[in-house]
Amino acid sequence: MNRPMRTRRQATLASLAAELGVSRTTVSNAYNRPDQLSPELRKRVLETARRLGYPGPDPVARSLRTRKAGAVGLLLTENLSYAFRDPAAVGVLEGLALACEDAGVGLHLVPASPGREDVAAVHRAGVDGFVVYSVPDDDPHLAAVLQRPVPTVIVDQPEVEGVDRVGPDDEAATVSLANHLVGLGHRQVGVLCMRLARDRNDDFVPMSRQQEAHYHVQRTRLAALARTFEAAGVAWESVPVVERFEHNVDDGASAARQLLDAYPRVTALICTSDILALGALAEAGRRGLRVPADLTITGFDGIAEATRAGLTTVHQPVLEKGKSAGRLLLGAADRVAPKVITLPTELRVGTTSAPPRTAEERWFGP
Amino acid sequence: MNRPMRTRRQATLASLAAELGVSRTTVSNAYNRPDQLSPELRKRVLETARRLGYPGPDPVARSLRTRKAGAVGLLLTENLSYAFRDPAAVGVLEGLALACEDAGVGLHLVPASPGREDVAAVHRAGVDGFVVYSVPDDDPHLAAVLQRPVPTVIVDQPEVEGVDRVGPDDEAATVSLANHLVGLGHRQVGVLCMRLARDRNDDFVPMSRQQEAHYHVQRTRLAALARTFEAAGVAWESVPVVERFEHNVDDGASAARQLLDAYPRVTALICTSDILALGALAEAGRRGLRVPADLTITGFDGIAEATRAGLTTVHQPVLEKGKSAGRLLLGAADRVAPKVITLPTELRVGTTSAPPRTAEERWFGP
DNA sequence: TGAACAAACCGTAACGGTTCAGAAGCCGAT
DNA sequence: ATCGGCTTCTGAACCGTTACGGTTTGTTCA
Repeated sequence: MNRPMRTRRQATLASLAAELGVSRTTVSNAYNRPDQLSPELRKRVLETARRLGYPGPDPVARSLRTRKAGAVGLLLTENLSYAFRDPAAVGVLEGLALACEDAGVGLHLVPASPGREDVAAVHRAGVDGFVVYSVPDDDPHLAAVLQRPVPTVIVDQPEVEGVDRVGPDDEAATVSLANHLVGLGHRQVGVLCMRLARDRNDDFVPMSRQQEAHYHVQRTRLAALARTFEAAGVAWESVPVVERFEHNVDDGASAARQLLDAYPRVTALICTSDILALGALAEAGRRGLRVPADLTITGFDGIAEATRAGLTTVHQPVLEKGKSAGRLLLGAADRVAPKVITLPTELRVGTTSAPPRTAEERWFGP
Repeated sequence: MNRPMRTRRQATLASLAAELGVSRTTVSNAYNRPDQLSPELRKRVLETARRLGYPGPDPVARSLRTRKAGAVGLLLTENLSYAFRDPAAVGVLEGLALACEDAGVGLHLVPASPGREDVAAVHRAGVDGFVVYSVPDDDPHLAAVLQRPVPTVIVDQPEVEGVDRVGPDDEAATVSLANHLVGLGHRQVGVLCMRLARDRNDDFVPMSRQQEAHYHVQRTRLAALARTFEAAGVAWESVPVVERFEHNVDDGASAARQLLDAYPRVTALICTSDILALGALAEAGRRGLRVPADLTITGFDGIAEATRAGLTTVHQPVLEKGKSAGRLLLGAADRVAPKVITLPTELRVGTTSAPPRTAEERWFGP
């Protein structure tokens, strides 16, 4: 838009004061401390402001003086389509936005430019604090945030010395899911997971890459699965794990296809997110595999669509996750010890998990 | 989080300069114009900065001086759950975020505090421009935004004198949808719509409220429907319109229930959004009504779930809508004439619309 | 030898506010 | 008459930076 500029130079508090023949202090008070001047004068100030097209005190100048920006920054992964297309991520965003709204502060989405390591946006953001969500632990943007002298809360990330943290107990949640499968009798399983590092690898994942994964959540879930299945006598090196860089239903389906093509005998597909699981479900249907009779499929997150699909999954309160992060950050004023909030999770057994068919059933039907 | 503050008083550019025995300009240049000083000195500056814990130039002070905030504001409806739960709205958000990322500027979500008319957040936002999306045309926050001397783009809103605008041609799109229904032979129709004003009304909508609706999109769609059906000989006052304040599938279902209970003879349910239509679809199923044999249902927006459900709807490019708004805003520098971008829409006939059954069929079966 | 010019660095003046310690004026109480 | 206490308004300092137009220093070349 381009409404006409009233004057060559925008009116300022000083010019208003001059016009009125009062001090700048008084004009400032007219806006910020109505009790500090007579009602008549205040009215006169506001009227003159309107006449001169003065839009009120400049927010940036005010921020500089008061040392408050009235906004919190959110550092999101460079992968915006993930952040906006995954209901779990959107839930976190919504929760955070709600917390901010409650506190009357803005939410400043910081662009994490993909590819080029341009961290300037982090430095340029005028915010009172940061929330960091779902970025790899070696992301330079994260480092830049930690550099800034403002409070920070990290969500779904590994602990950083002295920094507040919010997240579910991925470890325990994954173990309970794995135990559910072990209890059902599954020993030949396959895993579909999200991106593990900043470089793309739409393929099977060797052990080394699993262990060195830079996305904390994925690494934790894989490790917990490995530990639990090892304890049940399954050699984890022999378990196929397929990774996908993009996070959507179609990629979930293609990952399932890739895995099932190579390992047709797996009895369960463990997916590290519901979105991937929904894709796997679609692929199973395409292959004529009945779920859960022929194939067990599990997800992670507990999004609404998964519930509708009856997916066995681990539910985590995503909205609450965002809210907690926001409240933690906004209440961080002069707290001393860093705080960690662990969110409850819940194993939700749906209609997509069941005991594996025996070998005989496989060949001769139930 | 609360990392230890290195010094009582944070280091500034000035203190750094003093420590180094150079001018502030030089330190500033070390960060902003490396070519303006010798590499050795620059290295020394940066090293000393690290040693003193100087985090680089303060973003707010810089913004004040350069008159650039490096962020655009987004004024969203107070109804955050709408903004984050409706895929169409999330699509706009994503598109806008993408445009911002391309330009390397942040996206500042401005809280539009519900209820209390606290417009302060708009004044407090340090941004270079605003995008306004899906707020009622009498919202005080919108007025506050227009007050601010920065470029503004409004999305899905009525035109405002001299302000850039992005939106689909709701009028034409709705007419094409209505003509589709008229062509099929529907004359007894009902309408489900989203909130029409800031006050809550989960009920039938009298003509006056339809015409005075403060949500531009809803008003336009209703008006276009009215005009088209009137032209086909349908008296619009006799057409039941049910409004819902909240926007989700369940409310869509309850609205359908309310309407069908009162007007069991309608042959088509026209919904002003896909979300409502999905709810109507669910309610139809619950009643044992076959769609489209017994009841035609149409949506609006063309979200993915609607496509999957085979819904007859009008598709609009939501991602593009957000992107366009962003690009328009970011390219608004010294443009003179305000610009209006009208996005293409497309009637997508799915499997939820068909000719109405005749009266006989109604009573005696097909 | 000195004029011309580039590179490196600097001083000052904003940028547009808020804040705090008073000053001025007025009033009623002592 | 003095004093204290209120209300109302002011002056000056400060927030941390960058823009602008210099000055200084060193090199090159006629």
